[in-house]
Amino acid sequence: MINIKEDEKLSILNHSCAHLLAHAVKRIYPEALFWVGPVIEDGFYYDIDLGDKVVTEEDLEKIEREMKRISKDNKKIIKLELSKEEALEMFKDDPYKIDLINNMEDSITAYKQDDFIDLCRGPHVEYTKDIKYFKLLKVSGAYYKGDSKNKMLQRIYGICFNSEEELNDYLNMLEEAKKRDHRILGKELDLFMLVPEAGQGLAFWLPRGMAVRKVLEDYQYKEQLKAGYQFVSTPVIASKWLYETSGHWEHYQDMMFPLMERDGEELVLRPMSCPHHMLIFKSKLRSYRDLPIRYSEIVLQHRYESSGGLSGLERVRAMNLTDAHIFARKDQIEEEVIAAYELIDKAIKDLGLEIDYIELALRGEDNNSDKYHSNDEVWIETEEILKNILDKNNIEYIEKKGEAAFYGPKIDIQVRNILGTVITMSTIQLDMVLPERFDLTYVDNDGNKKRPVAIHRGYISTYERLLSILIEQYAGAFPLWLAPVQVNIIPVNSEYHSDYSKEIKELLIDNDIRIEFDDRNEKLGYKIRESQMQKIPYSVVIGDKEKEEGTITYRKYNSNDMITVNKEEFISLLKEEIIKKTI
RNA sequence: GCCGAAAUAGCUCAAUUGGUAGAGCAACUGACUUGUAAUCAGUAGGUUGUGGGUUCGAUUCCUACUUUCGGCACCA
Repeated sequence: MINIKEDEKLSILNHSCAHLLAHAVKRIYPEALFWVGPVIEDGFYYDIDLGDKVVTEEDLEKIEREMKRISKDNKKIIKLELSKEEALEMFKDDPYKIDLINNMEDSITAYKQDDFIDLCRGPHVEYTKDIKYFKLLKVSGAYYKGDSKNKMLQRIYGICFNSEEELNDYLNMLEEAKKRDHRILGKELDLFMLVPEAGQGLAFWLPRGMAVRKVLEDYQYKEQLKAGYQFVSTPVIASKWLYETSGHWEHYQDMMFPLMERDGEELVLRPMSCPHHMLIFKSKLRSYRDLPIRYSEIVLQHRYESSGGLSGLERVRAMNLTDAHIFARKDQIEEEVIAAYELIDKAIKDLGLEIDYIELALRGEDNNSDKYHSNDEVWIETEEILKNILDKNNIEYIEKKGEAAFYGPKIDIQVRNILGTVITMSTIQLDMVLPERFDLTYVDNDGNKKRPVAIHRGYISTYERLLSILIEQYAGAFPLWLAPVQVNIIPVNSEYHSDYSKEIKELLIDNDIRIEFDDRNEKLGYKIRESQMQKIPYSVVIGDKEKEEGTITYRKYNSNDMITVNKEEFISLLKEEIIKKTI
């Protein structure tokens, strides 16, 4: 995936192209007012106020033609240096520019091409003809200053390159990426479905998708067992009281499905499981010797995501995840955070994925009391602890203010999907608030009651989101250990080779291999084709030769080689590949 | 939730200025009995997302709603 922002030359080009776009829009819509037009990782955009007018996808072609015309006219792009007063005078009819200028220091620059002038820091290319190989990609609404309380402007996205070849390569890559979209492959490979009739954002796991999930569940179970976690199970609905106590009712009610009331009892569908694990901790008297206690659970939880935010398996309203809460003494925080980080890091590697970056999510500067708990001392302490842990252990991270949970700071582990969208994969959150609210205590070695801290740990995302990432990562061709069907057994003749094929089938099942047995009365070529299209790692053909010799002939996915081995060899070959999690 | 676009058979898509829907694949039936990416023939499959309206007549035009898609906002 290309990153325009990181390439100086492409940044200048794309920024200049944003001006070219604005210039063309101004010619077609003289009443247009312009907000900002920055360079982004995949090109540039410009936010435009067109009054009541709306730009549609069809209009993009028209704008693009006008841009080409201006490019061809080859206007010189001239830098103007202005004082604040001059700038305010020059843009006196443009409220957006005045807004920008008012927030600027005194030396202000603007760029002029032909009759079009735009406020800009620059730099730019010298002539409009330097901007040649571009494409407008999409239009959308975008809130002024990114605030949903404000007016919505029209945003036009585009991208520009140095050559036609680069542009075409990029557009082809977008097309290719679309084919890997988990929504398309999920349908083709029968992994999951989203039926609008069943409710928005509510995913159904089909047998093959569930097979993948079972592997992921077992993997996480085993890894956590080794790491000293204990497993619990708690209900999917809970009393309102539980979330009032935790503070979620106050801070995150909007994200919850509405209250259910019956016979005086008030219940909610749980949006998370922290309060439940708090209650389990609280159910007994705890000693300092018991800590840390790590509770893990495969949790089904429901969140009322906004309708516009739902997207395939990536954003759903009912989700399953292996969630955990670690209750620890303060002196155990570092060890537990690092252990959780290592558990996550290993899982991401085992899955063949890559961490894009790690984010340290802190409280915002506004100290927004609505969004965060109000204890400043605790904020300072918890943020300091996480920062120190990351620094001390040489883990690189990016600080993000205003991204914390209401109860504390978090370490978010970010990956990207096939289209380059950043997705939070895992999270480790330090919480000194919920233990307080639930009045959790343990008896310390001095005999006094002390407050434990809670570390919330999201392992490797929800199963829904993880499946979407894996589908896209592997374009549906899962590595053997994850593949829903690992081996497809295909008898050449469904009758003559039936007995031996069944023998192989039993052998594979006994060895925990997930198989499909294709004894349909179809041509071998037809069955091989389907087997390849279903991206099954191994297609095994059983005919006369194999029956006589006690062998099998296999063909790997996406390979033309046919290899005959004896059946025991085949089993050990599969097992090795599964254990090693070969990609 | 907001801005915009879209919705036709299980899937992918057609249907000329408005004249009551077609193809390929899949499914089913039969023939073929097959050695590595599609054997042949036939059958069935639709109140064109839902409700209203305009019209002699609506898949086509208008309208409301639902859902999906591209973004924005949101994302404990």
